[in-house]
Amino acid sequence: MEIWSEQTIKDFRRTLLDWYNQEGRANLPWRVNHEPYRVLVSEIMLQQTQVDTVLPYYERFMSDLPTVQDLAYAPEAQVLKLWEGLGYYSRARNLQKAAKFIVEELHGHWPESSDDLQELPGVGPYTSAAIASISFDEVVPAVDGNAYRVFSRLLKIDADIANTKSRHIFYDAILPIVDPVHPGDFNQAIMDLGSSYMTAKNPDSSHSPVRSFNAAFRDNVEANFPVKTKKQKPIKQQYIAIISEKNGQLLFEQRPDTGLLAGFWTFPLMPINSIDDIEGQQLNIKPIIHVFTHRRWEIWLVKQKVDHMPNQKYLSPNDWQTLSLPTVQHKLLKALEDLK
DNA sequence: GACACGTGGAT
DNA sequence: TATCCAAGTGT
Repeated sequence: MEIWSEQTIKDFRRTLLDWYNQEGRANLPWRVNHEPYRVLVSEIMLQQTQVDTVLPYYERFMSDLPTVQDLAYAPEAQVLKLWEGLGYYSRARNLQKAAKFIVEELHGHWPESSDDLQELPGVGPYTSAAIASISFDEVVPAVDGNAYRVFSRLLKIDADIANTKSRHIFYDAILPIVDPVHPGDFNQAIMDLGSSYMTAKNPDSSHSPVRSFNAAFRDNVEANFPVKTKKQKPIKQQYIAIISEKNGQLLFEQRPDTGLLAGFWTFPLMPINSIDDIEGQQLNIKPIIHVFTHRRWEIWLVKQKVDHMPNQKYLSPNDWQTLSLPTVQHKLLKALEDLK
């Protein structure tokens, strides 16, 4: 691992911030101003989600719920509708819990330190540091996937970034480098760098503004950084989706309030061991495939009369369009529609 | 400290 | 097609 001198650190900060001020994505809506509410909403949406995906969601969310008070007092259904399709839905629920906490418990007074911000539900070590540095100028590194990748290459840090224990290694390495005057810009510049020149695949380090600080590039070992152990591939699961129609309505089932797609409405889903179990009763020729991070669902539509359970109800199109439905359910509805 | 937790894009 | 990736957190 490389150790930088004080002079190198100063040169790096200047190079990075000069580039950021000239080439950074200053037009991103959460960079228009640094109100903590705007930054909080953006940071939660951006967790494990790309900027281009977030943009339209962010605009709608801020337009409908422009203040932390609006979010705190909104019906949860409205918040989930605004989040529909964005995934990781506990983020939306925790975001509203955080807003309620700030409005009701803290009387609208924001926590300003990264330690205090981390008390908010859904706000962990990365997000708290991001908000603290961007909105409150705290000199603290926001260690996200970009920071891992960028600094693993710049400093040749070989700690496995898939391992939780590595976080403090990166934190300690980056802390003395964070710009003491513009910590928020510094952190955002690292993220812009990580999503432009210093990408995970096919980095363009030879044109990077910080190429002269890149030890891995200098030593021609950039492909070895960051070190990251592989994840498991998704487990295959087969289901039938029960299609039960009554008076133009379809039967839906509410999922349990914990676990995958908690509390969301889908067609009743019954696990099957193989397609042989339903021998030709299915409506679709090929299964509907939906892949989660850790699950691969293969779903067959089957028309079936059922006694409906307490967690089930018949919904008209008008009913289900006002609900926030998970993407897999939208796929099932479309597949059913396409059969007609 | 693993694993659960969504979705869409890139290669 | 398969695999990995993208501004992580909660349990």
